[in-house]
Amino acid sequence: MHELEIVKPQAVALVDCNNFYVSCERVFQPKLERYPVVVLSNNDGCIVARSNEVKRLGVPMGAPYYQYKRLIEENNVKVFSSNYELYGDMSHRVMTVLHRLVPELEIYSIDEAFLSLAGINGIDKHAWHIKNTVKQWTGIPVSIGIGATKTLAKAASEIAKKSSGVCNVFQASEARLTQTLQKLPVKDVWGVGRKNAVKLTNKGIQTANDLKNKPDEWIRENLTVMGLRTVWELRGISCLSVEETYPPKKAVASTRSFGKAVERLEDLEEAIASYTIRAAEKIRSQHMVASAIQVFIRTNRFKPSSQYNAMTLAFEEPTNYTPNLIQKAHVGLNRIYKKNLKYHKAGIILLGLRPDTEIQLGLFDTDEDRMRRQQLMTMMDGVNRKHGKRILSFAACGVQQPWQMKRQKRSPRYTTKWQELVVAKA
DNA sequence: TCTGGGGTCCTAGGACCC
DNA sequence: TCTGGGGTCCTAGGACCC
Repeated sequence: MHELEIVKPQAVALVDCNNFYVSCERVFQPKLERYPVVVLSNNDGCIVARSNEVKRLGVPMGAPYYQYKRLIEENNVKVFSSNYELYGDMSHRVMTVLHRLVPELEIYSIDEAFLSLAGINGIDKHAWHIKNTVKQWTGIPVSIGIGATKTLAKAASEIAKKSSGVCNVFQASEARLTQTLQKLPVKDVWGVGRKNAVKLTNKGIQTANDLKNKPDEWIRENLTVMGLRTVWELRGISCLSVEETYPPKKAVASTRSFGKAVERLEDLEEAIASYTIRAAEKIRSQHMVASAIQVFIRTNRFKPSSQYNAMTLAFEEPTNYTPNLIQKAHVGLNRIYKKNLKYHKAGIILLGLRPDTEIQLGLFDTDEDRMRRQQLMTMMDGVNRKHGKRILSFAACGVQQPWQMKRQKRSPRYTTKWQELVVAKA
């Protein structure tokens, strides 16, 4: 006999930190509340966070900084390079507070978390409590959207950002839900990106509500199964649950744009070595080994003559031993490098990650060799963790590092560096 | 002159096999 | 001149997210 499982809809909340990087800067420099503020991406390239005043000036998300520099100066906007140590630490504080207030939480990104509100009575009241508590304990303002699915919670949070800060469409009347989704441009629906937004608006689909009402076959044909999932979620059929456990990463990348163009192979080798060191530290901290490494170099991607070269090389034995990784990365680099090109960016990606417990002994390895390498890495990671980044490193990554990225306007690392702590004045 | 970084998933197409 | 069909696996490219 077959029993039909009736799944009662459960409320999902999305908590989204407002203008997160800007808010982090403001926590530590309250006088910034009186100014418009932007935070730049790595290499001071793009604008990746904007205060509300800057949004009102018409500066779009992800805009190249140089294109808006004048407008920014004219309006006395305070500008910061990104300070990921600070943002990472603040993010951790926010998530810790959330964890204390709800049983089930999925950290979705540095500034967002999905919460399961299953079994919670008085949802609106609780949402306000969450919002107020996070603000009080961390200084970070958040918006909260609540719906029957993640996609609806996301949609509600878009509305929340523009209104009081909390928007709940869970168990809302059909009329109210329609009204809310009509307010949301289709490009702001979670899962609809730039390309598909253009495609949809060209076909007369302007809002989330228009999208929701399209027949399945049409969606499947035009947006594939991904689009279909989004549409079902808009209709209140949950396809994505709040996940408290995180699947292990399949790849770890380390890539950077250069502060200025690089031509020499030796400089690229240094940069590649240095990125490889970072990625290797990362996979060791997650107890993983890599089966392959991809190296790439590229010239200015905004020029018509732009060149991109990449190569993937597999390891005979999966490894997380930095010298092995660097050696392989350099083999790849030497094969793809061309003279007389101005490179703007390079990077490596460690692929085919597996738990380090799975590695088998290589043909020419002895247990003792492997043990020694492992001890060396553990020792280096330990020293670097304790005494600050890369006190111990490898000669391969160079000393001068002429390729280093620009980061000219970084705020102090208030929370993670003893030397840069906030000093309280009596 | 100056345009980020780090991920995931899906799809199409080729290689290969029986 | 005629020259199958279907499965799997892998990879590259594209779309999406933050």
